[in-house]
Amino acid sequence: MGRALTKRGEERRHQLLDTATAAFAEHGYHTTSVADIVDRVGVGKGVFYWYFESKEALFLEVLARAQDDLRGAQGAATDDPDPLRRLELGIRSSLTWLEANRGVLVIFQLAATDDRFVGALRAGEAAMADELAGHLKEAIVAGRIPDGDPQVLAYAVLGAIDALARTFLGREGAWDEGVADTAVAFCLGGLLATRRGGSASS
Amino acid sequence: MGRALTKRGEERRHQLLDTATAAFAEHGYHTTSVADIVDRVGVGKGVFYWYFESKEALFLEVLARAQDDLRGAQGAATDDPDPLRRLELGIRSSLTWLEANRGVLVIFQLAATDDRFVGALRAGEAAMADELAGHLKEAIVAGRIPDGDPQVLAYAVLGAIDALARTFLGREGAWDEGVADTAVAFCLGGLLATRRGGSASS
Amino acid sequence: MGRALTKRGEERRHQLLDTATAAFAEHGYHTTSVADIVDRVGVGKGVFYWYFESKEALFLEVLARAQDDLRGAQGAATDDPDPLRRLELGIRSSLTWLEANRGVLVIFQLAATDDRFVGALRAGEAAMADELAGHLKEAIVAGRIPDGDPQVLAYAVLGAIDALARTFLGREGAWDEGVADTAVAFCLGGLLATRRGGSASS
Amino acid sequence: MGRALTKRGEERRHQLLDTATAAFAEHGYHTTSVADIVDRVGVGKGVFYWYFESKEALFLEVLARAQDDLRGAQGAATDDPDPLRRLELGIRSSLTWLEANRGVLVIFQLAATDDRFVGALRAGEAAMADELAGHLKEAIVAGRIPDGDPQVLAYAVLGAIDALARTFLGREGAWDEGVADTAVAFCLGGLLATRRGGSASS
DNA sequence: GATGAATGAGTCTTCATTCAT
DNA sequence: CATGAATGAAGACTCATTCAT
Repeated sequence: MGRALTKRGEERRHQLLDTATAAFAEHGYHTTSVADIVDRVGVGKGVFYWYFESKEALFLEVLARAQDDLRGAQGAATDDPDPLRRLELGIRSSLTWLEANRGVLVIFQLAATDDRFVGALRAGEAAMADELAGHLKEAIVAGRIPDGDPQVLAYAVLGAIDALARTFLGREGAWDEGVADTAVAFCLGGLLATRRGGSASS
Repeated sequence: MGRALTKRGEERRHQLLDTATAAFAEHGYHTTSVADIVDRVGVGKGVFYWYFESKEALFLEVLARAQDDLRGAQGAATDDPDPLRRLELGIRSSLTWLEANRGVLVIFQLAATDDRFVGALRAGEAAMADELAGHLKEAIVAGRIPDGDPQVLAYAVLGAIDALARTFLGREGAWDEGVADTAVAFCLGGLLATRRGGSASS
Repeated sequence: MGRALTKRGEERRHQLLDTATAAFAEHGYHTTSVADIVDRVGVGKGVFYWYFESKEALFLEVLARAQDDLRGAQGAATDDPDPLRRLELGIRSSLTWLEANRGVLVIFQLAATDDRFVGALRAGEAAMADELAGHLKEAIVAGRIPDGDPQVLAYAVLGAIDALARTFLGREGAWDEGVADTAVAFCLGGLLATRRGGSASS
Repeated sequence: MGRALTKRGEERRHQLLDTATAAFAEHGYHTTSVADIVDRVGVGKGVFYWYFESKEALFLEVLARAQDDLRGAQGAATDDPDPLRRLELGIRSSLTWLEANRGVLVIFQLAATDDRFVGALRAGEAAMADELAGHLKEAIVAGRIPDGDPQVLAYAVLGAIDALARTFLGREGAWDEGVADTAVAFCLGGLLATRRGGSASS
């Protein structure tokens, strides 16, 4: 609908998108009503449907935007020749961005628990994993880290970042500069130690 | 409410609890109606409210039971004198149990996205983290792993397990025996490499 | 839903069906809200959805019931050996029934103007036309009326009845006993005079 | 409102009227939104309210125009001295016009099912019936058809035409030249046979 | 203990209409 | 004249919860 928005329209749209992101992050998808969103913006109910086809479509857009932005933050600083260095920079910028956009983690979690959104979520994740797997492959070829399936390792790193971010960003005051160091050390240490089939206690 | 249930009553209650767990795991909290649950069991709606105060109370119980069971599985096999070995065994049995009870991961995620449930979720997590932190402290004291805040490390390990489980159990066919090995290696490797404030590329 | 209703439930259902029929006949489909119907019955909004899947489904049922009842009234009195006499009796009982159930004509008209309902309407009409065509075929074979396509003639008779009923029942005070006579005379006269391709003025 | 339109304005108005007629005929009154109409024309919503006071007023105008046009088509060719011949010609030209303007039948039906429009519909019908009744009266006086209330007969003829048109024009491929012949034969035959109070089987 | 029925607040969505630009 | 944007009342439908039987 409503293709070709005026500048004012474009602004409203963004305003709604931002407000919705915040509202979803604070209260969840089902617990946030369309009425809540438009009330927060201070407009009538109809406005919502002028800009979005449905609440579902809106959430999908919120999700897509969040994923795009995260990827953007991730990729921005990674033009180093060393693949492991690129990995580290990627991890650091991801965490920095996530710290400034804490709500996004909740958005991801929300998407993961609803059949209608998992598809889109996984697609975005896959894109990030592919990018990461590229660096990892290079690192393996260069003998920097032990051999292994880059895809699997990529998901593990992604998962670890997600888990760390969730753990430390989710709690007030738990975050400090050191967390990023820990995350980097943890991930790289994990990667270096990884030998599929090996046992840790031996 | 429902004190002193007959044996038949106890069974009904369990049946409802099991069915609800499965239903929540499959469709989410809001997307599962009380009607869905009682229909699945094949009883009238009144039965539900005989055994549970509300849908919310039911979910809380589902969550508590899941956390208890996971802790049970975790603690069962860990009577080894070596703290790192205990850690490894704990990780392995957690993953094995989660594999057999995949729905539980979804339950946790569900709880994390709803204000009414985060409290209970965090409390359960804290209990697990404490247990883990105990082993880690011991390992640190014994000089098996570098010094660090056991609580922080515990959450990191927990998060990594959660992330790995979610990543590999969430996708059909992605799970095999090797994943547990990877998880163990990853976590221990990470722990060993962890020195707060260090940089990985150096 | 709600298969196997209790006696009380069955009564409610009928009450809703009757009320809805009247309401639709009085105000039209779109102009009658579900709220109107339940208010008229004096029950809560939810009751409606306990008995019917949707407003649309309800209308379909109202329509089907009306068509069934009309066919019933039509067929009840027609066991005469003379096919034209059967036709006459059918016309008379149709009109009598329609007089006592004026709303039904509006229901039919309503159905005719909505894509979602035309299908069902046509199906019911076709069944009536088939029945009528049977009598007409017999009459043609017996040489009582000129040769012609029984289906076409059946629709013409049906249409004429419909039109007459609509015309005279639709207006207050326009109906009297003579109308049925006129209808019968008109239809039979029309049938007797019908020769496709002929011109009336010759 | 919109007095004294420029030529361009007049065209716009007609364009909207035509588009609305088509849209209403295709989808019904309630199912056609003002947005649908203006979108089809490719103009903004404001334009609509420049030319028409409301959706209701628009429909009333659509209806009036349709009735005027039908009457025009009807009266155009009827200057024969023979009243029955005039009747026949009127029937034939009505059907021909309706064939070319099928949507109009739907418009009439739509008007018949909405309280706001029945009045206008009936008024137009009455005008047509009066015209027809004139011919019939003449025919009765001339002894060409049996005595009877010309008004009643006029409505019967109108109803039959409407029903026939609806029946054969409503279905794809059901219409051919013969239908007009049948209609004429049916109506005249019916009129000739009509004696109020008589029974057909005698 | 159990059931089917009932409640009603709350949700998403539509749409005729108005208005600033 | 024309447009895109805004409004808000109204409508269909859901669902946790309660209750008479």
